[in-house]
Amino acid sequence: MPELPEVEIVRLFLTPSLKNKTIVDLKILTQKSFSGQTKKLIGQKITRLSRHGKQLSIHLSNHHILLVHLKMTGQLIYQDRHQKTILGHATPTLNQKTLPNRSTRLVFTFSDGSNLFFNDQRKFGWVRLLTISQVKQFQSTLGPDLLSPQFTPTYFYRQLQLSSRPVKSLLHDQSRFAGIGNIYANDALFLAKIHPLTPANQISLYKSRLLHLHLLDIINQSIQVGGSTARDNQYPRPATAGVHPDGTPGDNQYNFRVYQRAGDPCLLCSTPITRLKISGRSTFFCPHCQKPLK
DNA sequence: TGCCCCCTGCAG
DNA sequence: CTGCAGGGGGCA
Repeated sequence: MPELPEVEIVRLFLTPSLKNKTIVDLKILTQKSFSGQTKKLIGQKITRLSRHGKQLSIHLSNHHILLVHLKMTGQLIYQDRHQKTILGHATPTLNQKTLPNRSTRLVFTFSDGSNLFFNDQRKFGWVRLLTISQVKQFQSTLGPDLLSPQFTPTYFYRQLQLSSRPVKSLLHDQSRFAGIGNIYANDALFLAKIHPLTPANQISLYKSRLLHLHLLDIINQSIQVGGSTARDNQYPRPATAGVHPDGTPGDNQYNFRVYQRAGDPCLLCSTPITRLKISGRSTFFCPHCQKPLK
């Protein structure tokens, strides 16, 4: 599900609840969702949460890390000891729902009786207990996080210069820049007025800077409004992913410029938004505003 | 560098 | 029923 802004929202929401909590139990309801030795988890205290791209690190006092990838439908939901789930205004029916439910894969219990649920309808996501060096090795294949100082306009342009692949598929490449997914790739290309099939190395320095600017802009803007909540997560359908740990949906979906708007009028020129597949993923763009290079 | 695949569930 | 969904690993 989540791209960088959604994972960042999870980190921001969970940090106050999880910090200094001591893990006393882990129940594994779906084996493939977890790897690592459970006994290295018990009795450990959570020190902090960090994020690289779409991966969330829950740091433990024994210098191990719970590395979390939510993939398409993963969710982390925190409940206090009274099992009171603090759910958002837009999802009133969820107040009646009890956890664990059919999508619950893991349940972490803390010494104060509170719980952290890892829900994941499609089972693509995972939680892995790793040492710090294992995490470093694992993340060595990731490019710089979009919100890190290393993600400079110069670095971005240099990466684009290195490939003749369609710029859209390059944006998805986590080994170059970590955090961009389908929503933000589509919308940033629209804002920069770049056709998604444009060979990356044919993009001018000017356009590259514009794209870099819009990427950072829409990501920061999305974080400001609580990230995107997918259509299939909105009330009254059951929540899966893209919902905050307290159940509140984000609001960025109301800002989608082209993503999931096939056939709808372009916000700038009213031309119907076109949809096509690029490396297996739905791609949305305005054929008038985003002309291919000649 | 594209494809198929991992899964579940919903819309058409 | 088919196609589609915020991801990405493995494989020619």
